[in-house]
Amino acid sequence: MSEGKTYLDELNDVQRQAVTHTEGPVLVIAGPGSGKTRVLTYRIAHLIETGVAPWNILTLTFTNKSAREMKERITNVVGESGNKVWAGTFHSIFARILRYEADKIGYTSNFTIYDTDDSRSVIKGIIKEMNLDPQQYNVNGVGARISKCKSSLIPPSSYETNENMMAADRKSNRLHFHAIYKKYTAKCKKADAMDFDDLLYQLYRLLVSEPEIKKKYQERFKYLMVDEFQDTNQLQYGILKELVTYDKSPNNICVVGDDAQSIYAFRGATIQNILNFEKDFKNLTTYKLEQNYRSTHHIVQAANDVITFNKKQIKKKIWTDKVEGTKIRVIRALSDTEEGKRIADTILEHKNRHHLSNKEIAILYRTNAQSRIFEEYLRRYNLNYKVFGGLSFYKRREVKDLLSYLRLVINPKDEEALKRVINYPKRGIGNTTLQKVVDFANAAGETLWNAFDKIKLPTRTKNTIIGFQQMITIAAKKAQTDDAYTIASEIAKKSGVYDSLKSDTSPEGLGRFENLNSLLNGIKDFVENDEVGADNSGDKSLSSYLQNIALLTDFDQAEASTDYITLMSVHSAKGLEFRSIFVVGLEEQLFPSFMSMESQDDIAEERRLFYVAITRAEEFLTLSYANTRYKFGKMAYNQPSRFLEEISNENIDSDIPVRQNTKEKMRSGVMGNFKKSRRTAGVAGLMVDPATFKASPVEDIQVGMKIMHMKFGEGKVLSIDGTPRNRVATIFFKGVENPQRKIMLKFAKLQIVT
DNA sequence: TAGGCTGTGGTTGCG
DNA sequence: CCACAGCCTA
Repeated sequence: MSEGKTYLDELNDVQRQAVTHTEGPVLVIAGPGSGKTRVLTYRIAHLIETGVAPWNILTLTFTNKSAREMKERITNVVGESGNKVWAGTFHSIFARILRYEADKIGYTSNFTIYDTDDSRSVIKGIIKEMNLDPQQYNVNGVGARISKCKSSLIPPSSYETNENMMAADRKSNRLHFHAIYKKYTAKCKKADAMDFDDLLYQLYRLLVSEPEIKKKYQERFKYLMVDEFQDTNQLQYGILKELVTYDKSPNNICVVGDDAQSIYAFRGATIQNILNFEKDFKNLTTYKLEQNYRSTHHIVQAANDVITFNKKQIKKKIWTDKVEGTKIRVIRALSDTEEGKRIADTILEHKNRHHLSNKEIAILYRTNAQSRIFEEYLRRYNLNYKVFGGLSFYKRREVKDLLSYLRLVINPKDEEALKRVINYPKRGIGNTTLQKVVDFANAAGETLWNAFDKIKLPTRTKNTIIGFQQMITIAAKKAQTDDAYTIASEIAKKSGVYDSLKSDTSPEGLGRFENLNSLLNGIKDFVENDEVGADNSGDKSLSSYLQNIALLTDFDQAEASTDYITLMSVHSAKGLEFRSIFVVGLEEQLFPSFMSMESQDDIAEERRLFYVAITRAEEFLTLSYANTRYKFGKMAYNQPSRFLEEISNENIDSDIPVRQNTKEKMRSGVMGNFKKSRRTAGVAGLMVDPATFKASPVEDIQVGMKIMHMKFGEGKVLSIDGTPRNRVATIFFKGVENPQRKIMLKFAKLQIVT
């Protein structure tokens, strides 16, 4: 690709400017379908063409998929040298650096990466060990909070000086959180393990505390590029700044993102980063990619209609010069099953009339649980489909079991792996024994592995353990010379994992055995394939294999040839496009989700999610909702989603009346009234027999109590705020529309149950 | 120690 | 309704 810079001709004016503006800080605001990936890859190609060494370029993405795509497209443009570019996910690139520098922060280069399950299991152990109430300190809540601490740059050492965090702990009465956080950090370190947040946080720490090392990477990464910048959290931005801000730095950083497609605030992403970027880099140039090459006119217009309802956003106007296209179709169904049927019918009709292949069609929903009904009808109609999401291959029990053996071989300090396999397959080391060893290890400050050597146990148990440990140690020795597959297949046989799964002839058992085999085949493939791994090393050892897969999520094998309809959540559809899109379940409480009803910010995020959903469509967009739907076994009645009304009529072709020009209505307040009447439509009758109901004194009501309400039935008090005279309780009522309700205690009649 | 049974709780999800 | 965790009993 040396003669004739033809790639520049493939770009529009703004795109070309963004590509050729290589020096200094650049912000690219990229609307949906505006050629964002093209700009990023061509920018890299351009840098290389103008003489920048590929290894001086760092490109960070969020998903393995986009990293892969990016690398592929770079090599397509610039050839082999493209492989030398540092392109990968935040986690994988940082893990690579951390393995290299591990000794500087007290880790070994073979450190284990704990996935979310491992990390939750550590927390569970700590809560148990500290004798804390598992209700109050629920594992997921604590885990989320630890993650929040790390991504907001609050280490255990400075936690106590953080008034916000401390105040929140006092309010929720979780005073031991700090101690849990400290213990958690120590345990991970002792196990030579990092959780996903650590891969970012530890690098940040390293850069801040070791100026020499920081300098090394500042000099290496002369050009930085970040994809999906709106999804970065404070910690990720912190690292970027460390890498790019220094004395006489040229600040060659280019970030690409779209505030309107920010749908991950719930896991710490913050738009603030875009705003800060403008502040932190004074000589910033901003480019806006506003031309949409993906969708026809009505679809682009509908997207614009909807997003204007979000007040806070960066000003831009997405446009297309494509044809008018088909109007958006809205389907109303009476029930969730009818919705399934009508969507399947419409798909058939679409296929016939527009000659669509399955691959060009996707059904998108807010929650994964919605997939079932569509699956049923698609199967009935003999339409090939594939459900994405749900539990990924590497999270399956049988897969994690064997992987835990392998992890243990590489890192015997890995406590989570050890706990998982010490009694699998059953070898008589049950919970009682394990608890004994855990207590011993904690008291002696030993790792679990070493505690097994030192603790006194009945001879039979002891012998079992010695046998187990020998199996691991022998494999560990062999792992230094033999390849990953040799070790893995040997361990699978010797441990008994293989036989125990093979002998299980139940339907699930067969599936498990199959999964074990595909895992082993995957390892074989890793060894025999001459493709280099994520670390670019070509190393075929077990340790290298584990490093390669630790950060993988799905098992996307080469089945691109089969023609199937895609079923997935809106979240996972981000970045994809299809000729025909069905967005289903457009009901209040579902999309927008009931969890986001309390705050405007949450609703705004749901709206962005809807924006992402409809902008996936190239030619055909169909929206649907059902009047009734089964939820947790109970029938729920929901109003059509407010988002439907936010699309102006001229873009909709509907068999039902849709309110027109809601934007005007919202301004005039009509919308507000409408919303109010909808919200109060709750349960009409009483849930409780008045004869047996006895209200308790309101001052006795406390957080965590189970109570009865005349109308809403049984509920749980989540929190109490307000002034002492006007206490307001937030109560979660099961099986009630709008389950989370705020109740003024001085008026409420509540009976305490427990 | 291991399997069965009851009770609880339940978005979205990258690494 | 369904999945899973924790308790209880053989």
